[in-house]
Amino acid sequence: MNRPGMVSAVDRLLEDCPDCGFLGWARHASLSAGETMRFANRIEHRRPRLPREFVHRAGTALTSLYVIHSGFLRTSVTDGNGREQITGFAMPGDLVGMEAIATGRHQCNTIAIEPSSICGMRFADLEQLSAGMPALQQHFHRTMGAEIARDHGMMLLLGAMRAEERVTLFLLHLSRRFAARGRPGTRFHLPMSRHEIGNYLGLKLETVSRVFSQFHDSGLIAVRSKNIEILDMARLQALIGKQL
Amino acid sequence: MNRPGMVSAVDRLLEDCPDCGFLGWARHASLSAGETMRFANRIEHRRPRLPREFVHRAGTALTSLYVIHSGFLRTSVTDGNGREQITGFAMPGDLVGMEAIATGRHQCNTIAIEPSSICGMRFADLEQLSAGMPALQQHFHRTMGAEIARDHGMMLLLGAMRAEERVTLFLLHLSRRFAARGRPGTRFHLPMSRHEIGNYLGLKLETVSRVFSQFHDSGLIAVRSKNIEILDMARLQALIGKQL
DNA sequence: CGTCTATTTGAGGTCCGTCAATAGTCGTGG
DNA sequence: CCACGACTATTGACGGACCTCAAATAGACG
Repeated sequence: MNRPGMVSAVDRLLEDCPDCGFLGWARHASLSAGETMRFANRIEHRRPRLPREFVHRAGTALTSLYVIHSGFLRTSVTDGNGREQITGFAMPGDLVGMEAIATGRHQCNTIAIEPSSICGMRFADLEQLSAGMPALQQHFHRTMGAEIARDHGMMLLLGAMRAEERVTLFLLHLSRRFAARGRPGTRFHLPMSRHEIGNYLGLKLETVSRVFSQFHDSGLIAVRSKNIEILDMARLQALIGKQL
Repeated sequence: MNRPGMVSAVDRLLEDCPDCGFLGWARHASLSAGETMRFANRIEHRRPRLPREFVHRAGTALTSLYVIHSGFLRTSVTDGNGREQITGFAMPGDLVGMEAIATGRHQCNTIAIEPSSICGMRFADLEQLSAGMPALQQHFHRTMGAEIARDHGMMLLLGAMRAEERVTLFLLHLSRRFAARGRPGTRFHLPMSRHEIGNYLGLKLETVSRVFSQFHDSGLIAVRSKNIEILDMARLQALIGKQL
């Protein structure tokens, strides 16, 4: 299981794309070296995407799921009248494309909002491999389950919270996600516009801007355009009461 | 594959619980008779639930996923302040419990709102079986994918639509789901209260009631308490423009 | 440095929420 | 069968949170 030849092959994979999200799956699922090799052979590493470039479009056939390697994406659904709702922002390590599994066609548009790179795997390959590797299957199921749980949290936010709380949760979630990736959680750059934040939160951009200004004036955060610093985490958390 | 003994065993299963959602999966996934038997042996059929009785509670460990056999359930998430958001209403054939897969603990409360019966399968069994039956695995993935796609549609509804449109979509979706189950799609009974509808749609019960009355007065629907009849499907659909 | 877009800020309007009273529904028991 | 109480739904008047419209300012980019 740890033959020298195999280990160096895995090492070579990691050199090829360090921090690759799919290889992170292999580690999390504790795949053996042989399993890791079989899995890793199916990864298409680091396809670049420029800002405003699509990862996939609504209506197109599902081929691959993608893990963000670097950068930032946004995913949105539209109704027939051109109205749009951003359903999520994906950052390194996040998986996108799962909404297409039910029908085989994408329901969402996913677009880069920063220069990004993504690693893909054909969904057919992922299903086939996971059938033979229980730990991988489990990890994939957990990833889908996490998306469902996250979506339910967004329904709570959109259906029951006031603007101030929505913005607070947005900042706290972003902070936590940056911190989980080893970046500072109290000082970060917002890759998305006020319009995109508002759309995501079910608010208008002016409302987002007003809440930011209000938080700025009361010393909770420092906002300078897209740069955010959280100055009083405790008071910010208190705004939403006991966390979910 | 079609030995007489096996077929009658499958038939006996169907007698035991005709229209069982899990057995519907077996049919949809085109499982062989042998696979169907192995799968069906793990089903816990028709556990009854009275109104207000729990199927699972937030915080408890995930053991089984459940398919509704008869009746109606509602699923909701709460934040730390007692605020609640209904995330869905489950009717016969629907699967509940998937939000717990990520953490192994339920994030939601699921409660019967009508006398109901549900068929369960241990999640560990489902994962194990689906690893050995590609068609079953695929069907399970599609079911999870469908939940994700549905959730994104709800985000669009909650984040971008006006009260009138939300109620319209609620009625049309319900109508479609009843029709898909062989019940009349233009004349049905609402098993949930105005309060529950409002909570689900991010509105207050008074607003739901007002929209119902408005639709009633303009001849779109007939409302008598919890009995709904859709009188002008075309005009109702026009209210939301081109469908998603 | 100029153009363009994004953001901030203000004033006023609207949709929906809040509060409150009325009416309907359902189950229970006299 | 009707009376009663508890609950649910309807309807109205009013208020507030957020949206709309508009102008000013700041930033981004060639």
